[in-house]
Amino acid sequence: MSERSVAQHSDMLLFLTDEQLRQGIEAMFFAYQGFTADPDRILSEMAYGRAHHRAVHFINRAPGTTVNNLLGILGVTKQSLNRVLRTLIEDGLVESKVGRADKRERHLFLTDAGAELERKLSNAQRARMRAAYRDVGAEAVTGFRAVLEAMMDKDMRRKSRALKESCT
Amino acid sequence: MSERSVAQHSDMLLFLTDEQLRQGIEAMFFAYQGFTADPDRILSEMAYGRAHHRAVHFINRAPGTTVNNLLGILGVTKQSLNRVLRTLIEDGLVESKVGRADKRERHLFLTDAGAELERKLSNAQRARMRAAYRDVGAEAVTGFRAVLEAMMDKDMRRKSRALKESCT
DNA sequence: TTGGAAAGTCAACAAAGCTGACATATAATT
DNA sequence: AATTATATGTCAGCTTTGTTGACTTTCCAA
Repeated sequence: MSERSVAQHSDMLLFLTDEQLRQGIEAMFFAYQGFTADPDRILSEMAYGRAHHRAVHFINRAPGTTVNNLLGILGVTKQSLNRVLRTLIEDGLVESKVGRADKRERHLFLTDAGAELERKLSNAQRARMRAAYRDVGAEAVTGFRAVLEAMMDKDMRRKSRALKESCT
Repeated sequence: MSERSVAQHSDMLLFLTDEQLRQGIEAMFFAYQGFTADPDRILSEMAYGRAHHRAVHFINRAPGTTVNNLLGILGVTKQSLNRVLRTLIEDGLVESKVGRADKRERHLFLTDAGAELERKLSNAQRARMRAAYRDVGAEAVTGFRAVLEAMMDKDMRRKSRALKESCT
């Protein structure tokens, strides 16, 4: 087999018609609906939405993070985040502490009530994830994670990794 | 090895800490940002949003679909879909034809201009998907698809499969 | 010490979801 | 034939969550 045909062959393993790619795109769409369905149900019973979930999730993940840092992770404008944060602070789920070194910064923490909501939401979401993982087996999970990683924008991949490393 | 410990062992292959599940959840979040980033850029140059993209995508995928059917696939209210559909029809991207068998139904089709937009959007999205797939290899892709499928709600899985079969 | 940059807040607007009520045309049932 | 059910569209009004612009406070560097 010539080098050229070897290359062709390894390409062929990954030969994907537009139709197959389309199916992947649709699967991503439908799966994301499932991914958010359980937390959404819980949130709608309170006066909260998905944006609150995301804020609570990442504050839990990186306690003491600044507003600016959170902005980078979430990829929204500071005004949009601020609105969500304000209601969370008013409702006593999040605490905002003025920075010691730099008084312009606000460091964010979950209160006990905030941590409880976080637990409730992430328990629901993890349950679905765990069930899916169990259905497909360990190998598939590895592949899943690899594709997700490859689909991210470069700076998001960086942020995702930074979060992972901060929790070891 | 007792039966019990065998069961335990096969569980262990999939033993996942909450931390690992959390990472999966975050990966899903970041990846979805990437997944929608390219079409979003294109859409924002026109007066359209993600909702228009979804409508155009599924009308292309199932030409002649009825409004009601599309509602089921997208999982939104008819008022919400109608707003999007109205602008697409006004702008000459979508055509709505009264049903032959049942004149209450409207069958939806992309016009040439609509098909062109669809192509533009899905080319961008497929390019990212293809690149990700190429980076990780065929096995990972299989795993990816399996996990997505397992994460869907049951009725979404049904809809997803119906679409796949209609395009063979 | 002063002028610019950075962090955060307030106000106003837009996209896209939702509910509820209602109109119209058609189909199905009684 | 009359009634009921279904498919679609529309109006009004609300919510969530994104946007931009203007502003304050704080920090830092020229």
